[in-house]
Amino acid sequence: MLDIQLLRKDLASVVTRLGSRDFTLDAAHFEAIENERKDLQTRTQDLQAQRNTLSKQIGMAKSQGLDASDLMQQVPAVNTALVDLEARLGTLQNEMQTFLAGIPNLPQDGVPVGFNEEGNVEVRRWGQPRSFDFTPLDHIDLGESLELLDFPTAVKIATSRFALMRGDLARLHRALAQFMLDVHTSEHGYEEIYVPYLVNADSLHGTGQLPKFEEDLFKVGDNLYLIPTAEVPVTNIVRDEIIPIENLPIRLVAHTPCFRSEAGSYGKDTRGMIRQHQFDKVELVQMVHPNDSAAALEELTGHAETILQRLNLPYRVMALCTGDMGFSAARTYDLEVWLPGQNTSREISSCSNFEAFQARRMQARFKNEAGKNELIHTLNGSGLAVGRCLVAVLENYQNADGSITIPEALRPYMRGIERLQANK
RNA sequence: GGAAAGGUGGCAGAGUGGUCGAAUGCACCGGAUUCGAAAUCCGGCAUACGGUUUACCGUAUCGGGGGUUCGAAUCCCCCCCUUUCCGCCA
Repeated sequence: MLDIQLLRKDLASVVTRLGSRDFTLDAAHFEAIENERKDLQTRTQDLQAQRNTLSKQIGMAKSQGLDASDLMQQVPAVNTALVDLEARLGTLQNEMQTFLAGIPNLPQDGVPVGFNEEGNVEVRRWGQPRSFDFTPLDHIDLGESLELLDFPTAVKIATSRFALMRGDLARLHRALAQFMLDVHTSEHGYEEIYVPYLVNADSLHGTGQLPKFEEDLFKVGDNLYLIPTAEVPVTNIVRDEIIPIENLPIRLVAHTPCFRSEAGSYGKDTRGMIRQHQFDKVELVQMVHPNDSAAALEELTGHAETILQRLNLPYRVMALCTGDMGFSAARTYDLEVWLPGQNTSREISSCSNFEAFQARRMQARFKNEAGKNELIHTLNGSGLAVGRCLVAVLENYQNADGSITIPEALRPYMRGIERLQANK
């Protein structure tokens, strides 16, 4: 959520900056409800003050044994006027909240301007795509011929966009998550954390998935949703909290499944493990002092890159352009890993600085140097998406005979085996 | 799922219709004392919003929502959550 003060003071510039991400802010509508709100609020508060004064006088009179009936006669008229004003003010304030909650974050200066992924800018590139002396297969052909990856059975059990892994492939999947957690906790200073996989609407509102993106979520029961990312439960740890300044920065890492309805992505990536209703992800989350968030994003992105480097998977870092960034982000880097079986790069991590956008929704604050409460800045990034990482390992480490070499870094998690072979 | 008790400021904990945004203690921040510190003493210390604009005024907030009343932390109704006991259970 943006600071409403900013809209009041500098509406024109907010409109311009949001325009760069292809969002049209209805400035006239804002000004209309803002003006009416101001008028209603001052009138309401004046009447409330009147009523409070009268009631106080009645109390004083009665405690002195005096007759208060004159005063008491004056109150109903005030109350009648108030009932109407308070109702209108309430409606208007809700309207304002809804309006504000639907506005995306302002892109930082320096974010490339563009309306779609065409506008993204490659920042750097790491690793050399391997050259094959045979035609590399994609992960589906590899996994299925090894009989370690089974989509039809997953469809039977659940529905499409689910996967079933067996044997050493399932183990490799687990190994990846373990490896990631170990690196982030022991080398990057993150605290490992285990969180609920169901969250309430308040939490989803705090990180920005609600109210706008309900259709992307799986809803369970009245007020619970399956998490679309660990970002939601982990970031909401600080909702409604005032954090002692010496506790910043907070760095948390969690390995969770993620559930996405993928509504509106019919026909997209229907084959394979790239786009699933359920996938595992190791998520990095940071809560930092506002002065430190820009540096923290670079650092956090580097933490995610470390995993790809240790696995020797070639990737590139993309600075997302204004129009391609998520709703809550002020700046985002995507990591795209090279997938030889598909002859393309695919997103495997998205690292974002949300500045105070989520913190304002969550009322997550710290006591600053002056002793005043100030909103923290939040960041997060995948470190990494486990399922897509598995895809990358399969495709990059495949051999001519269809077996998969286990990356060195994962062997300690794989009982030392060096290859994935056909399931026997 | 059944029964009971309870949800008040950073924490603990008073407050059962009026001058209560809320006693007291702890924590925290200033100051005094001290060579310095501890102890002691004095003062300050919730949040959000609005108006005015450095220090001011107003409004709202005592789990959430609704109601009664001139007036609600306090009374009534609904919901949520917590704790304890019972049942069930990984």
